[in-house]
Amino acid sequence: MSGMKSVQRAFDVIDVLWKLDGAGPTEIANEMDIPRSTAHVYLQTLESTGYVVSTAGTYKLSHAFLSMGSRIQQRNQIYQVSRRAIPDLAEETGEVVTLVIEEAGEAVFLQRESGEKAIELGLYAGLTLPLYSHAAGKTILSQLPSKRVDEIIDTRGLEPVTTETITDRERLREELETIRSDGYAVDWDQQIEGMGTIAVPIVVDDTVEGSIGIACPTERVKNESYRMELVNKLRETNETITIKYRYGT
Amino acid sequence: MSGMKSVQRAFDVIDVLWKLDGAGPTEIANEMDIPRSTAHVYLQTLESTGYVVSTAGTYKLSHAFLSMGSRIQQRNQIYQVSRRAIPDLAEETGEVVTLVIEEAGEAVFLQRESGEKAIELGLYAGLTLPLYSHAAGKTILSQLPSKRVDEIIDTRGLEPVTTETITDRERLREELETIRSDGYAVDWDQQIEGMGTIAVPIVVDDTVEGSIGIACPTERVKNESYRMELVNKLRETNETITIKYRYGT
DNA sequence: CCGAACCGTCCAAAATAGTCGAACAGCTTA
DNA sequence: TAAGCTGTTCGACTATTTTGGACGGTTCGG
Repeated sequence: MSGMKSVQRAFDVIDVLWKLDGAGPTEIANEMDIPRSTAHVYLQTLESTGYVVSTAGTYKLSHAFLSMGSRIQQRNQIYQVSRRAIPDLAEETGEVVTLVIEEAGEAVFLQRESGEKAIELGLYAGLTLPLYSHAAGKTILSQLPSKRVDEIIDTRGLEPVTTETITDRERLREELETIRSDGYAVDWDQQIEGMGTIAVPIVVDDTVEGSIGIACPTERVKNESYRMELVNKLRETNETITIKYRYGT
Repeated sequence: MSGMKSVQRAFDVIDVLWKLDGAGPTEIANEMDIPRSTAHVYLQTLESTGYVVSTAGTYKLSHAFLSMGSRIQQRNQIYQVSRRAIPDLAEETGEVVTLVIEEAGEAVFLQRESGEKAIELGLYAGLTLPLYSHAAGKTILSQLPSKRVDEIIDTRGLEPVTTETITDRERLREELETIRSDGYAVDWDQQIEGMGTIAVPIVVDDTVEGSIGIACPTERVKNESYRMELVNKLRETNETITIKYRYGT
C-alpha cells in the first residue's frame, strides 16, 4: 500500500470514467463512495491535465491517452523495425499477426494486424496478459534466464485463465525446454477458448526483444501441415526483423 | 488555476518521464525542482497504478497508456465504421490517409494509415492539432454551427503554425464558406511546411462526425487533376462510411 | 404552470495527507 | 579505500485535500 492517496484516487476516477464511458460528479461520487464535491475537484483537475474533457457537465477520457500510447509504441525499437513486417505477414497469411513484448513480468501486445480470414478475438494494441497463458508469452519466457522466470512466477503467480492453462510450475519448465529446442511455441484454448496461437521469439545477441505470433481459431492450429506453414512464415519474418534490428533501420 | 497540486504534479512527472524516456528520482527531482524524496513518492505511486514500471531504479511509462488509448479509440463509433475503409483507401491511393475528429475544440487524429508513396510526416494516432491549420480540421469547422466556431476560436485562438497559416478571423470565415459549398477542403504548408492535405467532412443527419483526409507532399497536392482524383476517392469512401454509420455495422 | 428533485458548481473551515530534510544502504569511480 | 553518486526509508511539520452546505441551473411530474 505505497503512495499518495490523491494520485491513486485520480487514477481510480480515470478507471470509473472508462467503465461508465463518461460521467458527471454525482455518478463518480456514487461509484467511488466519496462526496460529490470531492469528485468534482478530481474531475476538474484531470480536465486541466488534458486527459479528461468535459462537455455540458459530463466528463470523458480524452484522446491524450491515445496520443501518449502511440508515442510510447512508436518509441519502442522493436516496433520500429517490425511495424511494416507485421501487416505484410497478416496479409500473406490472412490471420491475426501480433507483436508481443515483455513488460514488468507480463506480455504486452505492441501491435496487432489482421488479414482476410482473421477473427476478432479481443486482441488489441496495449493489451496485457500473463506470459504463461499463450504461445507468444511462453517463447519469451523460454529465452529469459531461469532466475528471472522464477522471479516473474513468484510475483505474478500461475493462475488459470481457462481450464487448459498450465498451472503447474514444473510442467511449465518442461514446456519452456521444449520450446527452446523447437524454436517456436504452439497452444490453444489456454488464454481464450477457441483461440490458438503460434509464436517465435525475437532473439538478438542472446536477448529476447519480443515475440511475433499468429492467433487463429483452435481448429486451424490443430492442423499440423497448416501449423508448420505458419511457423515457417513466422521464421522468415523473424529473420528479417532480427537483421533489421541488429544492423539499423 | 483549478485543482489539486499533487494530481497535477503526478501528470507533470509523467510528462518528464516521457521527455527523458525514463528516469530515476534524482533526474525527476532536478527537472521539476523538487526534493528527491518527493519525486520518489510520486514514482512509487504511479508505479502502483500500473502507468509506470520500474526496472533497477529507473522508472518508465508503461504500455497502460497504449492499452487505454486503443480502447478509447476502438470505442469511438466513427472509428468502428471506418477503420477498414481507411487502410483500403491508403492502399488504393498510396498516400497517408487519416481519420480526424473534433475534441474540445481541437482536431484529433483517430487513425492514420500509409500507402506505398506515403511520406512520414509525424502524423500519428492521437495527435492533436488546431482545427484551423489543415484541411481536415477546416472541413469540420465548416460544418459546425457558427456560434460554436466562434466559441472555439475564442478559447483556442488563431496562432500561426507556419507562415501560411490563416490568422485572420474573417478570412477563415470566408474559407469555411467556400469549403461548405465545395464539399471538400485543400491546403498546403499550413500545418507542416512541405505537407499538403485534402479532406472531406463526414456528415450524418446534419452533424459532423469527423473528417477523412489525405496528406502528401505539397507538390502533389498542387497538381489539380491528381488532387481532384483524390477528392473523388475521398468522396466514395465517405459515402460508404456515412451509410455504414447510419444503418449500423 | 409551478414546485420538487435532480444536476454541476462553488466556498471556507477542519483534518488528513503530501512535503521535505536527514540518514541509510548499495553501487561505481577515483 | 574512501568519496560521491544512486534509490530508498522514516517521521515531523505544514500545506493540502477533504467535506458539508449553499447556490443557480435544468428537468421532470403534478
